[in-house]
Amino acid sequence: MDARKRGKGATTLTDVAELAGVSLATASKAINGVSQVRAETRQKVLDAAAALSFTPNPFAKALNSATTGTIGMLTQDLDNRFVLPVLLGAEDAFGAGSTSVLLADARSDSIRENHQLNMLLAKRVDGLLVVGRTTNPRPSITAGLSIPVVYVYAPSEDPEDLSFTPDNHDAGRQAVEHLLSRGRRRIAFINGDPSYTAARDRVAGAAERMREEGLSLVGGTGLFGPWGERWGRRCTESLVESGERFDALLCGSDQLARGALDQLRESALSVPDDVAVMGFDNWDVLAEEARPPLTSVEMNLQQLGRSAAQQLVRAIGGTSARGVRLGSVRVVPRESTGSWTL
Amino acid sequence: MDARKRGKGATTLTDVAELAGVSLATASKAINGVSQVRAETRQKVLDAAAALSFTPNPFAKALNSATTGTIGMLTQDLDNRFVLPVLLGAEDAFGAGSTSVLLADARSDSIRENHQLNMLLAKRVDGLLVVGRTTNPRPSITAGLSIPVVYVYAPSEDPEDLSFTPDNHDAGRQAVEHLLSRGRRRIAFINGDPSYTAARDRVAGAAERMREEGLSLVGGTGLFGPWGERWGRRCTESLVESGERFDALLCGSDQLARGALDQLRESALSVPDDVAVMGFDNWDVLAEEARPPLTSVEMNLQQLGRSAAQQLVRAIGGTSARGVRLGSVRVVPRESTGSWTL
DNA sequence: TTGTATGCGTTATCAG
DNA sequence: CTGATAACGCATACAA
Repeated sequence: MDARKRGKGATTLTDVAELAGVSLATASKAINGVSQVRAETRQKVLDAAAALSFTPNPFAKALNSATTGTIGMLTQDLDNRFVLPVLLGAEDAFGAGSTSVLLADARSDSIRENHQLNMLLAKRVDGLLVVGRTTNPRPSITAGLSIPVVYVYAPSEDPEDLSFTPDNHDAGRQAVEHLLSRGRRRIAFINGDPSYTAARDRVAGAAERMREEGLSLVGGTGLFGPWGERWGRRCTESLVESGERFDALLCGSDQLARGALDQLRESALSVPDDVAVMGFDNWDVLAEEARPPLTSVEMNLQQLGRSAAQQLVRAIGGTSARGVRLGSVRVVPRESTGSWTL
Repeated sequence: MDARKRGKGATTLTDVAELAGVSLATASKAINGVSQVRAETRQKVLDAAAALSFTPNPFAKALNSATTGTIGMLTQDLDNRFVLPVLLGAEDAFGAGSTSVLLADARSDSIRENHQLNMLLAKRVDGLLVVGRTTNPRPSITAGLSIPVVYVYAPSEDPEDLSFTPDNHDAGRQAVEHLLSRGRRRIAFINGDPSYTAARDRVAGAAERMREEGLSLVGGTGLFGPWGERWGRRCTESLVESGERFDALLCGSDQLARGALDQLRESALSVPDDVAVMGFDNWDVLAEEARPPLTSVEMNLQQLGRSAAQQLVRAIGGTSARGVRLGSVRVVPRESTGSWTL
């Protein structure tokens, strides 16, 4: 690849035109495929461009084209395992086209977020992808901006904005559906921090599905606690000691589920024979190495990021949209909910 | 923030000059603090700029300044928990200045990497940060490039390049040092995949430190296996069954350590009373929720990313450097290696 | 100290 | 179909 050598004198369109023996204007048209150019001359230009490994200067281009071929990704907290897949999906979607991604992280600081926003704006990005840290709705930044903004993971509080967030409610429903299909009917829901909408939505969906079967969650819908294995263990222990019968533990996250699995083993309860266990997020490192491997709900965050990015591209193109789009999710069955087909 | 409104007619330097009642050139000089401008007029210009919330168009600027204020971050595999902290540190270092980060991911595909590289080059980035997926040396891409390149995490194979990678050898040494300080002398090293230099370096450092005390690793230096809890359990089980005495298990990763902890509990061995356990990477989610909380070696990846970014900025400024810089690491003590001060 | 004029690399608008 | 030429927004030698 000689194209790499762009030292002092990067080859310009003028060079190409000269080598091709045409005018600058013609060279431009030939390369951009716009306007009518004789096939023969176009080929001459293209050959010359290839020979010189010409790459158009994006700055010169951006100077009078209103669009810059760059979008900004404003993350609230990069140090978060949920934003990574989103980022990946977005990068993927953009990478396919010609737009590239300018990254800026706010470190969970709203002052800093504003700073980063202004920097992105100063760089003249064509659009903005705002990636939240949780699925809790977040303040809109769209007001006064002249470029399109799409919110991912954390939806905007303003319904006029366009947001993409995973369907936690349906995740709860599907999880219960899965457990029911395995013949479980006495299901408890060990949940995380109730200040997270994800926690509330998941249990709401689960409870709804149970109700449709004339059932209700063992222990109720209020088993909230800190996300993390510790609470998974403690809560499981309480359930066992309470003497209440249950044949499945649905846990608000894979971490909680790992704690539950641990505690069940200590209580000499067999998984999945005595109790089925499942989690949410399908965090491979935890789920696949669990004993037994853990059934979990895949939130499809990468797909979410990709969709958001594609929609942003469309919005930049002029097709705007609004509202909250719910990303689909699916159960990934593993051994922890095996057997018992009823 | 009115600065956000850059619609069709973003305010230009000409507007500022006009409002300030000076010429375009003077306005430029006043704002860039270059050349001699009367303090009074400068203030007039600055005021005008503020009033119009003027933001210089980076494209116009880049057109004739040889530098673009943008660096490219080329990651081999974004979907990797080790690159995230590196990315964070780099973003941090750049965010402090005025340069911003263009992200491109290669999806572990060398063809795609080349593609992304060319895209970054086409965008005229001032420098390149190449972030690897492992600490294994990787092919250099510096040849023929006219911009500085810094390698992070995975060092370049070419010693003429500048690379930043964590000091895994010292990590091994420090781990043993820590265990020795807790009075342990019969230490086994359960390791990960030997195709990773990280695995080999860590055990080499550990063995070296043991040798200095006239000791050697229980079970030798060859207890390699797949990274992951499963191997941690299996290997621990073998060690227990072998009847060999040991009072500490040093594990090549936190995942391995988690497996070891699990297995020890099943074998009715107490941690840390009977056996101390520690890991590497200090992955909070695993280490803090372990039973008991796991001592681990923090690899300081964020700092590594920050250093690399700073060095890249310097290189862009003209101060080049070469060689492999080893990032410092440190032990984070938790309960799993408590008590036993000897 | 300030202003004028020119160039950076492209695209777009006209004439030829 | 092709070629001058004027923008785009800013920096900068050079002139005043």
